[in-house]
Amino acid sequence: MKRSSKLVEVTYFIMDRAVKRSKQYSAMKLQEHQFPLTIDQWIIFKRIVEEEGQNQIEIAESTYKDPASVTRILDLLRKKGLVRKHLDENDRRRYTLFPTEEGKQAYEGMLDIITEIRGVGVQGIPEEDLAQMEATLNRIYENFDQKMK
Amino acid sequence: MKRSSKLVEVTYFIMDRAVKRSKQYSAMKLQEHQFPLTIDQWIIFKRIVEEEGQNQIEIAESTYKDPASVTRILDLLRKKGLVRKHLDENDRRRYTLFPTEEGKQAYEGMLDIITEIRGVGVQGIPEEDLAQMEATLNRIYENFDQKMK
DNA sequence: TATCAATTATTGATATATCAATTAAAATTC
DNA sequence: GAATTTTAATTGATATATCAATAATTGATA
Repeated sequence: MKRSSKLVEVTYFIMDRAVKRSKQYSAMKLQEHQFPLTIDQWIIFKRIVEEEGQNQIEIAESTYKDPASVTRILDLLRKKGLVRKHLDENDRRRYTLFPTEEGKQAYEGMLDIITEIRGVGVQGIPEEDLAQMEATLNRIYENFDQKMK
Repeated sequence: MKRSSKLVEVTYFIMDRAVKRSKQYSAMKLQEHQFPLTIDQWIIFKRIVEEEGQNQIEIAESTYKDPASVTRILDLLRKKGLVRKHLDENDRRRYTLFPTEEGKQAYEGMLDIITEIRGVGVQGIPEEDLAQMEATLNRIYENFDQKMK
């Protein structure tokens, strides 16, 4: 069955709207908790804590962010004293990233807040509905992704 | 069943990733077609063509965009000669928005391109899967939305 | 090995999102 | 009816996304 153009637009509208509201709610709650990072800074920081020693390209790919954005977010995370860059002596084009001691200590507390926020969105939704939704979103992702290579 | 924090994070990651890829693919194709608008400019332009005479607050609400972003996007659409602002004489704080003749003429051709692009993402996905995905996304949206009022 | 090509990271420019402050006008209230 | 509050739009500041250009380094090749 073919969808009309109007209905196809609606699908993307619904996707975008849900993502936007989750980001807006996160931003609101992070501010309430006086959380020291934006949600995008958190995403990068979390990757660095979870897997130390990645370079910036690897971080960009695994977070689906642009390398230029990663550079700028890392500047902010460094200013906040949470991560440090280490020049890779085997390939001097690269920097590998590590959390600072301060960053490691702050991480768990931050994770608790994020987990609380994220729980709000999926509250009351059956596990199988989420799984099906995720599968369909991944099919859409794959449809686009294949045409981009 | 309670989801672990890691899995809950994954849900948002999957949502965000699909939305991002659809925007990236759109941007790529729009450039190929030498389309004169970004996807966000298109969203505003489409609303104005579909329903003439709305003010900026109404446009912001119906597109889930910030009023400040709407102001700036309208500036760009006006520079491109596609829309015009009309001061509302009954309430001089407001401007109502209309497509220009040029805008109206350009619209259908643009719509064809957008429809083609958008079709790529949902290709091969059964109607009922899309419907279920949309329903779950809307539940997530509602969960957040209710807590923001 | 000298040159050319590819890779990593940075920077600048533009677009968008968000928040705060401001202006102008309208609505409310005292 | 004057003063205050609210509303609509704008503007400035900061963060992020994207693209293009650049610098530094490494890899490939002739």
